[in-house]
Amino acid sequence: MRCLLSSKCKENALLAVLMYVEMMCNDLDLDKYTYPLVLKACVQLRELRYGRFVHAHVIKNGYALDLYVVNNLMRLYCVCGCVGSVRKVFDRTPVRDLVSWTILIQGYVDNGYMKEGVDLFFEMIDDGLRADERMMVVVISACAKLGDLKLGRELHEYVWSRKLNFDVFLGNALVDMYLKCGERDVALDVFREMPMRNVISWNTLISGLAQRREFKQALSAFNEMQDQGVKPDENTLVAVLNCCSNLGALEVGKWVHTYIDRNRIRVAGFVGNALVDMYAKCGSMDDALRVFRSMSTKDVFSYTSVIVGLATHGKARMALNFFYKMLEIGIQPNEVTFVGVLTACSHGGLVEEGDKLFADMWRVHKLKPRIEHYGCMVDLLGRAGLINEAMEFVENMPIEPDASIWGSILAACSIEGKVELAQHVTEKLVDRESEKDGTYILMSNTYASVSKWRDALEVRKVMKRQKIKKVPGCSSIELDGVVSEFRRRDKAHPRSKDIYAMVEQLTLHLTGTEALSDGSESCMI
DNA sequence: GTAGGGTTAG
Repeated sequence: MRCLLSSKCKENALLAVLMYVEMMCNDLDLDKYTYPLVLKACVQLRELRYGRFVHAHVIKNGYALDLYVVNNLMRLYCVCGCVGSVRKVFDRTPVRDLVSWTILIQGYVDNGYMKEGVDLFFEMIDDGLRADERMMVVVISACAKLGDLKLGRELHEYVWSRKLNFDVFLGNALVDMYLKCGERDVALDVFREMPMRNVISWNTLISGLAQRREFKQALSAFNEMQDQGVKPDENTLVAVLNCCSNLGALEVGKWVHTYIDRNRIRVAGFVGNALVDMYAKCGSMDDALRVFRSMSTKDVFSYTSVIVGLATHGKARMALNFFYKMLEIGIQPNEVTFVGVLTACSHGGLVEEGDKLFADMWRVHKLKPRIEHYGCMVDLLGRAGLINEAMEFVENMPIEPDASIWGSILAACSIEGKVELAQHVTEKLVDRESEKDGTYILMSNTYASVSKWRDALEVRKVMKRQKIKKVPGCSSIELDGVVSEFRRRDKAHPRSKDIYAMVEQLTLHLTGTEALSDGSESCMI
């Protein structure tokens, strides 16, 4: 049985469980060495039914006080999501060791009860027990999920004061914790000081940076990882592709694709979906479709990526065809799929079809429309010039319209030049969130669209008086795998002079009007 | 008994 379990493969674990059944049939009793093995097999299979049976057997045969047996029993309930049972077994055991506490706490943490897990940790410390490295890894990762920096520092301090061994697990947990608690620089310090790093350390760093939306930094971490000769795994590639999607870094994305092909990594699941999404977001819809078609298994994510991609590329009909195809082969759409579908209708001017699909969301697919979906509908009506219908829709919404809904209305007003309605909406918006710059910009643009320049200027003055600044938009381009970000009036790039000279030439070429020398276009505000 | 995953959103 021990040999079977050492392979960590499910088939062998199943064989181990069958051996147990065979022993039972032959009236062979298990001892304190065999029970833990059977329980470990159940853990590997997440087999709760047999596990409970073994549990009853353990009690009957008087092994309920054997620590090794009990800990494995707790572990089984832990992976099966039965926190209550973990606790019960723990409470019934008079003698507990550090392992029992660790399994108990992890049981809480893994099943989403982070706070309770941390509380138990302090209860244990109060009991006079000293935590070891493994225990600290569990608690620190719980703290990362909580995003509680104060607690994180306290735990790090504990690691210091007890002079615990700073191994790769502890290092990874700390890096993750600091990244999730908003302390990027501390995380980087810990990362640099780690005596040992593995692929998980790098993945923690890269995906942690990506989650902070620091995609450029994430890509440089990836470059550094390669310089140091660490081989990326599938998780690394998915995280890197995600960065590419957000940056529009097509060249890096293509490089990853080549790497995937060269290393014979299967283009399916997360990797395939991330590739499709990357190509779609980087503007290479043909490549996105090619990857999509090559995938052996497709799920709701694959279809959603393609639908959203086509919708944003203005291929409304094609996006909808993919949607209907998806239904045909029996893949259930989710909320995000509908964001894509409704966006397609909105961009394609398909009011009637959009209306019907919106109704189908709940009627057919039992998906409750969220604020995003209502936003899409307002956008759909607004873009089609049906402002009154859009207003009516907003007034009859079962949920409170948010700023983005009113933003859609304002955007429509600005296109159609509906000044009175825009004024009415702006007043509502200003009441709610006065610091938002977009409201004022749209109002000003509405005035400008009907040539009311003086009013437009007045809005701008109000902004100045209330010290509201327009948050500058940011664009980025990628050249030779290096991503450069640009803001308006930005002169940070080493070749900014050349860049602006080129912008001027291009503008002259395209429109016959001169670009302003500071690089901003001559726009309304 | 220990760490990271992670794709979809105008």
